[in-house]
Amino acid sequence: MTFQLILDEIKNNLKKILDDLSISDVNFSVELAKPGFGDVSSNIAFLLAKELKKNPKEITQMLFEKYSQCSSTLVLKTEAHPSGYLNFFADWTKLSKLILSESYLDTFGAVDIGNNSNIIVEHTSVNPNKALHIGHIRNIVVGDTVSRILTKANYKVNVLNYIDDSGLQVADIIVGFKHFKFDEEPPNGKKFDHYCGDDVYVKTTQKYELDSSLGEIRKNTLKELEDGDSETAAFGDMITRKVLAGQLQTCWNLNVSYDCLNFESQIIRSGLWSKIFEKLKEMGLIEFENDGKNAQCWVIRGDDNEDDKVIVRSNGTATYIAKDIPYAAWKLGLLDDPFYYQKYGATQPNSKTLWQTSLNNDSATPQNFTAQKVVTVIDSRQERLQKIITTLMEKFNSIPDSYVHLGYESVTLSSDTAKTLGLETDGKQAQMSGRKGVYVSADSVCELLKQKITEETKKRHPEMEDSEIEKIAQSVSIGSLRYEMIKQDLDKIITFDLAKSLSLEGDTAPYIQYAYARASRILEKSGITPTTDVDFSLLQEKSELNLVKTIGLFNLQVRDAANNFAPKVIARYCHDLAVAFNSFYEHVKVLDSDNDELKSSRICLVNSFNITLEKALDLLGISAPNRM
RNA sequence: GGACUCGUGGCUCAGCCUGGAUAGAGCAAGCGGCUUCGAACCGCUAGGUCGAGGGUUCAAAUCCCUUCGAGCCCUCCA
Repeated sequence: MTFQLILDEIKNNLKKILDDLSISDVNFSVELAKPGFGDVSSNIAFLLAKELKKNPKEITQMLFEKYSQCSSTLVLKTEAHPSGYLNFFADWTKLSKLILSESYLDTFGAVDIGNNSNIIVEHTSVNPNKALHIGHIRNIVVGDTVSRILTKANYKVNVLNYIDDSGLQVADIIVGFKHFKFDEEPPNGKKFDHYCGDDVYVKTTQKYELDSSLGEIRKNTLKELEDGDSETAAFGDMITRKVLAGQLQTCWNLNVSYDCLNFESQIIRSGLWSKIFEKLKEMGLIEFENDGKNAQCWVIRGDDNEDDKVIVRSNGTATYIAKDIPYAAWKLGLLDDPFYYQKYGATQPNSKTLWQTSLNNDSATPQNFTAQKVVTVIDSRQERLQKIITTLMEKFNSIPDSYVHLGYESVTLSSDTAKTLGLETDGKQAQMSGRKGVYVSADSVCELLKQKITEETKKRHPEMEDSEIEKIAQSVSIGSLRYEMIKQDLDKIITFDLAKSLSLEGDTAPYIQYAYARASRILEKSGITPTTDVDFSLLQEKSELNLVKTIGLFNLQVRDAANNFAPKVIARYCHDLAVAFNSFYEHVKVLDSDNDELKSSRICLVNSFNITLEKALDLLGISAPNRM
């Protein structure tokens, strides 16, 4: 507990005052004050205005007088503001000590929302027939950041990546390899996922448009693919796993890791569908249509204005959404687990074990990846389908909010960037399309950013060794990209512009990382080991106290972010920390001071800032180099 | 036609859930700051009918209704 302490103290005192006045059920706020209005403010007087039939100003004055009789340890003085707000000024000597001491603990910023319960976060889930593009990155970074935040909020998080290794998009590349004889080895060392996406997939799709008779070949290939024993299925498995390996490299490079890979082909072959199909029928959640436009189909009835959704076609095959139902039920632990688990054949950079589903029990280890609560990160275009699943799961297990669809808006290309890809958009932004080959690949953006940052770093540190520059460029480029993907609200479209993405100034990760590097240099040059055994009363400058205050807000921000699955909250917090530090840096000289006591206090603060920022950035999957 | 989302300075956004004080940032523009703990920084100036209209309220960018504009979804595609 940190800044929360003073909020709690004030809230309790105000409650007591209300009790004495025999007033209850007033949901007043006690929150961080706007700059210039003290440290904490409450709207309590506004809420009492009606009941007491007085204007807020009078009430605030009355509360102000009563508050002076309350016992307070962290509040130095109170103010009845003419506007009606009741403002509080903190005793910063005491509060600084509490906040800065707490910040040195490993658990700083942790909150308990999850009560150590299991939760699943599923993200990425990109069709394994192409390389990841910048739109997928948003999904991955949102998912990874949310899982880090939930871990900090005391959930046991398992991260899943759903591998959709059956279906038309996979059939298409098989047609490319088998029918159009694309070489199985990519030319001149091209990454396999890029080769499949850029060449095989795009060009095969183009040929469909020229020759409609290819539709038959496509359909047959799909059929063979879904028959687990066929040669086509084995070939498809081999190809999709090679693509997946390439995709995982991209993800790992972004500091993202997983706990388990779930293969759609295995879910299909596991027989989970027929089990859930029977249950759906029993529970009356799906109905058979005898006539009408969906005659001979099984459907889910639509709510209100929504149309019915076909689950099983009149020819007896299941539709796309039907594959999601058993998977969702499996995640929630509503079905017996048909899978065995094997270790994936490559280690993740953070050395966490990565499991994968398997249907044969050779060298298998039992695992449990189910949870009472499931968060699925999918873009909001799938909202309707996800809503059907959500509703269905609610009826299944009667636990509200156990299946959460975390939606986000798509990433589009700016008209300039689209133009560089050969697409004229008439000044409008453009949707990406893997099929048409209109996209910016994740790897190329990372590479571009890394080059730019390498240049910038060399400019600033001509003497620096290449290996260190490489490390810095890696950290800053990944930080930049990740930050851009989460700093704004999930329901805002991100228009990606190649040129603008290279900006390293302002509200960007490099700005934040730079503050960390500055602080690191102060600590390094001071020659003092930071300690919290210092005189906190010496920290009196506005910029010092503002920095302490911002540090003290960490756990409040984590709570907000975890409750709302809102990664941007932490992004903004990191930015706020950096702004507060830069202001401190300009106003206060740490090392110049003749006063050793003061120097120690400031070193304590600088170190507190650094460890807090490091922890907050870690929630974003961003590292901070000591020099840059 | 129906569902959902967005609309805040030239541009990109925060604030909206949970109504209250002076609507905050960044980019771009103009000016200023490195013999000083690192200028990937800081300060100043200019720029805003919070899409429009109505309602609720002592109080609306925030809640409700209507409307306009943009996006997206509404296949026995995946």
